[in-house]
Amino acid sequence: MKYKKSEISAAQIIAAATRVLARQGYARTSLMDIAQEAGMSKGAVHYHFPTKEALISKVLERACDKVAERTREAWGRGGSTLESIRSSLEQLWSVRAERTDEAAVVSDLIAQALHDESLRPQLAAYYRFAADQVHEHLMSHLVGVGLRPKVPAEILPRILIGLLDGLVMQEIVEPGALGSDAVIKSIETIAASLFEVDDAKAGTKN
Amino acid sequence: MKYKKSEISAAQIIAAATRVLARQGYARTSLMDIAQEAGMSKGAVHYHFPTKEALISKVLERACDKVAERTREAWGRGGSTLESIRSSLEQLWSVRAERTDEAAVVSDLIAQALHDESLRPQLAAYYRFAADQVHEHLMSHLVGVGLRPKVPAEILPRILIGLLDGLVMQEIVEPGALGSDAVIKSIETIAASLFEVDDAKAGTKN
Amino acid sequence: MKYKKSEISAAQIIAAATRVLARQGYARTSLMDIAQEAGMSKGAVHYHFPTKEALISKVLERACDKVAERTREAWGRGGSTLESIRSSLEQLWSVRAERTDEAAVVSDLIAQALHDESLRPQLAAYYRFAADQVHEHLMSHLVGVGLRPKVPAEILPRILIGLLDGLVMQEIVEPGALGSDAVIKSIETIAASLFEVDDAKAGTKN
Amino acid sequence: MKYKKSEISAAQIIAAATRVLARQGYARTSLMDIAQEAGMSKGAVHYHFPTKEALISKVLERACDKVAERTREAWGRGGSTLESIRSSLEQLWSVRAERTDEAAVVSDLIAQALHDESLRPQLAAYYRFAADQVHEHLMSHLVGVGLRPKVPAEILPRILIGLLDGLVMQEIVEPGALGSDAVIKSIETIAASLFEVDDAKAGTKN
DNA sequence: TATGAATGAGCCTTCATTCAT
DNA sequence: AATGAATGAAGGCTCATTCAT
Repeated sequence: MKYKKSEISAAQIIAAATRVLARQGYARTSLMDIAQEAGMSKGAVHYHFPTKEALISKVLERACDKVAERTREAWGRGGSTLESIRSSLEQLWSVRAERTDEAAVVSDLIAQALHDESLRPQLAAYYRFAADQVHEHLMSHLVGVGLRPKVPAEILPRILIGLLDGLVMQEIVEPGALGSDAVIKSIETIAASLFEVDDAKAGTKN
Repeated sequence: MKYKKSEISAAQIIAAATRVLARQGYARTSLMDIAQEAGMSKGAVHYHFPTKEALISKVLERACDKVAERTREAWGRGGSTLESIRSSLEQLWSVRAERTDEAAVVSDLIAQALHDESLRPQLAAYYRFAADQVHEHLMSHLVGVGLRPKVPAEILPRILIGLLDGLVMQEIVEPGALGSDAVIKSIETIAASLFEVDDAKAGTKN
Repeated sequence: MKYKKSEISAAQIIAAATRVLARQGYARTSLMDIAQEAGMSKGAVHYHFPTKEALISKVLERACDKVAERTREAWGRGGSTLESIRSSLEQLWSVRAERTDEAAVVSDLIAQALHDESLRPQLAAYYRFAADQVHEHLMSHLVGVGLRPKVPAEILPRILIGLLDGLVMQEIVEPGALGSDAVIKSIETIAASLFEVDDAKAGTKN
Repeated sequence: MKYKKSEISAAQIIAAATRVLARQGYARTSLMDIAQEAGMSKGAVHYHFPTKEALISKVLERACDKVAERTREAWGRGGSTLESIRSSLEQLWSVRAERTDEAAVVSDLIAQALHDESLRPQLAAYYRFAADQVHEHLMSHLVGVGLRPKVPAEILPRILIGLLDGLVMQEIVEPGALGSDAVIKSIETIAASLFEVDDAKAGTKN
């Protein structure tokens, strides 16, 4: 067999924990809830993960991976035309606004990370990855066509990510307060307005 | 006397709870911690607030008020010159980045709000107030000088707030990853680039 | 009232713990057992004693005190005649052989002390007290009548105590293996044979 | 092969359990600890010993054997001269004071035996053996040279053993409280003073 | 013969809540 | 208005035991 039984069970537990965490949030989730959702005994959960902390940490890692994967897909889909960039941005927002279990878990645990250092490394990696993606796909392409960012290159991706995450919080608190279409359009506008024609390069092209 | 003893005690409890919550986060804060910080017995806390939920709710309300107040100060300080707007934006970021107890509590409870409906009204009000402030001070002034927002007027403030809140999250996870100066400058740039000259109005002025 | 309610409850818990510990031994005693025996909830036990360790420690302290008290009575009863010393030794053995709850707890926790340092101070004090009593009542009187110990004066009391405690262990393992009368007689004989006439003093008397 | 694999493994488990038990004590030792020390799985331990009780019982049996063996050696070494008896007594104390793993396990389980009947037979046999040894080597020889015990012959060995075991307890609780040399000397003195010249026999010899 | 997985009871502890005073 | 005592329901975790493989 390709996967050992242990790995399968561990994966099931992580999946169950993700669902429960998304539904109830960290503070209201107990190991019993997770065990129940996974259809196992509390003992089994502890057999695979020595402590609650270890389990949650793995859950977060997996959730970050999942979100990152969807982010990669979002960017990877199209080329570098403005059209494709637009659709990528749309995807980026969708990933968050859809509130998949994984996205919900990430949002929830970000706040936990304030007081639980053990969660920070995964989240830091997640932010770095997201920023790298923006850098690679958005920045490089736009720069390629003779545009220059108006803000420091290393900060621009963080701003975009921060914007998306911050808007999600508002969406959580007041669902529907932001029309999805309007948000996407606005993000595009912002993204666009963060660049200006690079005269140096533009000149050589002309 | 002007304030009843009861009101004074209740205020003390809220203040203590704010400190503890900022320090330990919702999930790790017990009523005992709060009672201890307030120098009272657990029973006393329950005398003033029937349930933990009720107390936390009041704490959030007060915290939102405090943050809102500082927001109002931030905007109210200057006139409508570019210079004053710039300093206002800086203030808005400072309120969050300094992580005052109140700001920390708000961040922390936003995530809780996902799974605890009783917290949402306060946060919704908070967002609405923040957005209104932006609308009133930033938008109206800029429009007054012949600029037009590139994004829907009702969404622009939300975007600004979202951006700030989202960046705070990154700051939490990776303290120092974003240089404070660079962030402020970038926010200014974004704010600026969200407006364009309104030809209609501009024409009349010229 | 003379005793606060809290003190009464705490005393009840200690008494209950002593009974349970004597009956079941440290390894098989849970806080639930103790709470049940005390007619209280588990929570109440924790209200009065923060941890199991703290409770057990207090129980041992109290048990040592009780045993020490009976030891004092044993010695205090009579004068310094050989007859009274004999009866004191008998008492000393009885305290142990009767297996009162307190004596049983002490025996049981001595073994625990090997691996639980927190128990040692109380036991050390207990041994020291017992040795002091022997020293004061047995030694000083015998020396007074012109006898001299054949073994170092500071070790003699420890030997007597050790002998008694060691014999108790055998009594536990094989109840009745040692006839009580024979043991007492033997102890007397040993006690007596540990002294010899002090010629120096004896000379002055003659 | 002479030993079946099963027997070898069982012996390894017993050896491992002895080490762990000596180190951590009964109350703090789990089957997992033992399995780990033995380099096997928990399942394997249960394969060889149906219950924890059965294993511990076997461990105690083996430990008693080991201590008894050293006791035999202690006595067997020399002849019946006073010198050799002295050295034997010294050995007897050393076995206990050195706190070999086996001796530690025996001390630890004696207390357990109070509440666990299944351990008593082994300990009873241990005490009987030790007493027999004393009887055989000490008593018979001394009687042979015309000395008569002052205490009943069947109790004297138990007294000696009890004395040694009791002193060990004090050594555990307050390590170093008893000087090793002084203890040995005192034991000798006691041993010696428990005998007196047997006039009947002595008369025939003279 | 041995392992890895799983169970379920039980353990110590925490905590929101209640209530007599 | 406030306290101290007590409760009982979880909570995370340990552990002896079982069992399919």
